[in-house]
Amino acid sequence: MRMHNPPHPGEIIKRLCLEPLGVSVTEAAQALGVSRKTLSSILNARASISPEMAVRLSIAFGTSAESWLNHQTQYDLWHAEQRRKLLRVSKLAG
Amino acid sequence: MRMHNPPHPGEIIKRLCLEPLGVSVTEAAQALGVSRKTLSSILNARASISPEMAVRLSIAFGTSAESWLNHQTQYDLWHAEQRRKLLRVSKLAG
DNA sequence: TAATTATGTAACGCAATAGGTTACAGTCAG
DNA sequence: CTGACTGTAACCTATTGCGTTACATAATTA
Repeated sequence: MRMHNPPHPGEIIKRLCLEPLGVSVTEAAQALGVSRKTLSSILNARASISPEMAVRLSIAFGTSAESWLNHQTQYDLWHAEQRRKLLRVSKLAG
Repeated sequence: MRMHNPPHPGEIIKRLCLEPLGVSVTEAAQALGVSRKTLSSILNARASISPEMAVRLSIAFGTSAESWLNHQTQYDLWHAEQRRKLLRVSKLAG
């Protein structure tokens, strides 16, 4: 299990994409082709990176869509692992 | 962009987990703590691996939850990439 | 043969979520 | 002050993960 709470992908977008380029949330939302609300929700950790959004980010920022989805996976997984003990699952192998 | 259509994670569960162990869908669903329908939907590519399900699989089969989510990511991403051209997105960098 | 078991799936319901629009309040630069 | 940018609330829709119940079919077993 991962030790540290991974950052929400929205923080990464802010730090690595918007701030270095000096792009506003409004501008970025327009470029990405989504509503300002949609991007804002992601930036403020209220929504996730969907596969489609990952592709949008890859086009707008020249990054790999896979890396964005992986960030989201790490984030989701960490939170799911926190509830591991609550799941009543019996071992079949391993 | 990935060249070949990645298999749905359900196929991987079937081939790598259920069949080698000779476990039935009903038995596996009970062990995983989900309904038979839920597991069947995944096995027949009608539903995805949720983060919680990935943790369940990791407990039942002694695998890593991350690998299951990654399989799902690859599958989702490939389908999202197929629609890349339909997205109206403008470049901001890269 | 008759009964049981396993499987897929349809029809429901529920809760969550990704997306949209509109509208409002607050901040900040000119 | 004015205008731009931002967060967010309210409301809508479509989708999805999961549950239960029920049914038809196939396969196994008594």
